[in-house]
Amino acid sequence: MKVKYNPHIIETRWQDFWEEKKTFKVSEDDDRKKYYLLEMFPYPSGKIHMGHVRNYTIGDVAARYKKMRGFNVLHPMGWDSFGLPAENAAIEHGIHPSVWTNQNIEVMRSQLKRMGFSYDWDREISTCEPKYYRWEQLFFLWMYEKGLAYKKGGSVNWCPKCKTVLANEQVEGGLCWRCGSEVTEKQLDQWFFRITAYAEELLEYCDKLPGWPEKVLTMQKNWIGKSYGCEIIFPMEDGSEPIKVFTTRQDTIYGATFMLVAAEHPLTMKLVQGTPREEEVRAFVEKVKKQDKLIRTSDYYEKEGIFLGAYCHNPVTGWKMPIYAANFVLADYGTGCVMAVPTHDQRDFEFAKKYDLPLVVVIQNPDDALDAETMTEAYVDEGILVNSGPFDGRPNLQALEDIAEYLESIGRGKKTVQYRLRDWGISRQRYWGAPIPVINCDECGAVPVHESDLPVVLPMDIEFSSEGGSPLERVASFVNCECPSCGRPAKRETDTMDTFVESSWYFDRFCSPDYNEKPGLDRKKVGYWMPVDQYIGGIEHAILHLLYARFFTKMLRDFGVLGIDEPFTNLLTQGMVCKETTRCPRHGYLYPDEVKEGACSRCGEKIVIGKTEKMSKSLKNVVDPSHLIDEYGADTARLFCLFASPPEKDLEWSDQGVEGSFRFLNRVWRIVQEYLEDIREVSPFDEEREPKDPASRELRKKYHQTVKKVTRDIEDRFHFNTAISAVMELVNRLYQVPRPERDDLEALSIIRKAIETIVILLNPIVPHITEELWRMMGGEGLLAESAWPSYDEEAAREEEITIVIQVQGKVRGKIQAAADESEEVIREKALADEKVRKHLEGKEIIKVICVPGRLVNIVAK
RNA sequence: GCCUGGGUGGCGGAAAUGGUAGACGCAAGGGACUUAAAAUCCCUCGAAGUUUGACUUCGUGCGGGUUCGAUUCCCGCCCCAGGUACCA
Repeated sequence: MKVKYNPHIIETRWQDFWEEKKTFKVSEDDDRKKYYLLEMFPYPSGKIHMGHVRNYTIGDVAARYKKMRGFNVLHPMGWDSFGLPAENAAIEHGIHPSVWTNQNIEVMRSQLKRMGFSYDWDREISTCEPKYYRWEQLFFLWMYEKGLAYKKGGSVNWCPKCKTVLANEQVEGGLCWRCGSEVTEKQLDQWFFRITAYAEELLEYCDKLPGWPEKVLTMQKNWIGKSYGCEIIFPMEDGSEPIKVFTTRQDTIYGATFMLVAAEHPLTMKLVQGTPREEEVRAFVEKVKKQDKLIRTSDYYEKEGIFLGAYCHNPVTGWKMPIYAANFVLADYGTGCVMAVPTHDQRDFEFAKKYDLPLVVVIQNPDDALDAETMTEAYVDEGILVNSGPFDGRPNLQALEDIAEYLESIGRGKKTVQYRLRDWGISRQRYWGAPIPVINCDECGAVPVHESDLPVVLPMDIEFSSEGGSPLERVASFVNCECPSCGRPAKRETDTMDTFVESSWYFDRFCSPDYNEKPGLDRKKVGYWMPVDQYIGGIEHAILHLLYARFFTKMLRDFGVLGIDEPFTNLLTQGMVCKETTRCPRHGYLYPDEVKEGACSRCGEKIVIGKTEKMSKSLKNVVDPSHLIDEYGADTARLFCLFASPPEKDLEWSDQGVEGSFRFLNRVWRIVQEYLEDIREVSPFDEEREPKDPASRELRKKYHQTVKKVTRDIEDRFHFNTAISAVMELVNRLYQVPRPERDDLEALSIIRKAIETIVILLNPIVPHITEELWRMMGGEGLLAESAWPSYDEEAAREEEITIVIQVQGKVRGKIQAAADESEEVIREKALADEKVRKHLEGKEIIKVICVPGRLVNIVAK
């Protein structure tokens, strides 16, 4: 009697079994090699989405595979549970962020369990718990002590109506997403982490991470943006404090004809203070502050500026240079001041033309001489220096170094290194985050909380008012406190930390999740497990999260908490799961199940199909994996995610194809049922001799080839899609093999071996069905705890291969040859081929190229 | 704008290192089984041409180049995606 494949019964049974037996619980074991596999933990936004399913399935296959290879595998899961959406839910639906978050965690945990992931659930952490964030408050205190955490003015997006800071995401076309008011730039005192202190090391180690994708390292290097240049000093006309600029183009110094200052730079207002221009300039600065930073620096944006009524001098030519405030100069890069060389910088050129400022060519185009009077755009290519005093006639790039030295020699500059990387602003004027452990005292300023007073617990009794602002500010019991330094009444800091802080060290915490002694990380356990051997997560985190996590690791190392330089040895950045967006003209973005036959289910209005973008809650273009599991089971969901595309590529969602994965599992199920009676008492082929029957020999070769291919695909590059196709081929082969007689024990033992191979190879991918089949076949123990199969190179080898024969690079024939056939024989056979001779008729053979084991190419005239 | 990737049949994708383009799967069409349907099994499936041959030509976003040979390497362009420092 054959049993039907019923995924739901099977999956529940095995999930309960693993949970009860604690199959995936791990502890330190010095006798085994450890393997720490980590997927980026999720933000508990509500439900699991396909991006999670994909990410965690990839990780689970790798974790189960490594376990089968004998590693002691740490595979934990937790929640990145502070963040903005919880606060939005509070404002929109009146639900407390902690309630909302914990409800979501409940739902998502049960969803993950339904997927059959091999987590050690005893290590679960949630970053919004005081027992987690208390340690990062401790790290903050240490950072403060070392000057790695500091306070300075920074600009934020400010909605005057909501009286709140807006995330860039909440600014839509310069307007507040909630009330539509115009968003302005506001200066606020903010806390920063001095990541720039580690800029050089972060950059240097980019070349010491061979397990990371090249593209991620390139992005990080560019983000850090080290450039060698020159700081040049421009004396002021009136003898006041000179202006310093940073430039990488000191070769153009002789062409600098005016000076530009960022509008929001303090110098701007300082220069015009008390002059008739003050009001006019202030208006300009206010206007610039309202402009979006992104747009401001784009090439097409109208360059605007205002004369500040002051002059400085070019240190090499002595020219009097007018000083302008400009909208396209950034205050926080370099010194916030730029020497303008209109002839060789397009932005400066446009600015000079607009305000009628002088142009002097200093790099001459060797092919087409430039004339400052007639040029229509800046010349930004290489050339020969002119009008450049002692440097005339030299190629500009070669003179860079000498000009820097010359400036140094006359005391007007020095060679410097500049990084694009800025310090990490961690202040958030929001409620749902870890409190910054600082007390603000009128007398003593910002005073750190005593270590013994940690954690500073986020109060739960809060109210979100319609007037906006941070609810923390209104909790008197939280805000009012004593200054730890002088004891006078003081106010607690109400800024909370950026949620990237939590995700910068959670991987350390997983090693000792319940350790409650200072510093929250058990040195011995962390020493055993760290670094993470394989980290897996979305490519969208390529810069920020990964850079911050690297920074924290180095810093905690310097605090003596960790013994490693880098947190992640190998990194796999999976592509995103994308889907087209659907939008109702009246109700905005719609979830797929709010669309009924191309119309909005609420109002019946025809929907607009938008661009394909990464699945995200804000765009509502998400597919609920629960439906998938309900209909086909977790194994099908897992198989589909892996089979649809290789992990690093984006996956465009389509409902088609899931059916095929389910069909394949049924095929596997049925072939086992088919042979179950015949092979139950037969042991798998012992591999000690060649089988006699040719069909058995072929099948044996095929399963050795399959083990080889699957092992390589998983081990080398996590290409599960091709690994799965290889197993599919073996399954197809098995269906084609004529059924052996019931007493043909050798043939049956080969069949058994082939079936076992399929079941074992598929186990990390579809663990439930394979575990069930294994037990039905009378296999010993748990597959999850079994060894990965090995293959015999000799048995996998093809003895006959196809050689392609080309004439002029075009395929004209194919021949069969023994794998070790000599080149001469193959060449002979190739030239003897009838079709090849036809194509060579009347031609003279010039050259014959032989690629062993592949092809012969005959070049003729 | 800037930085980083990507673009292959109707669709998802496959082809370490330059060497048979399209493995495997989906969809589609045809057939078998069935009273019928589902399920299952088998066959066809890049395009065009025609002397209907186991043939020829074209074909990996577009335009050039290197090479006996290019999806793969180089140059230029177009389009798509991610990041762009307060979404995570």
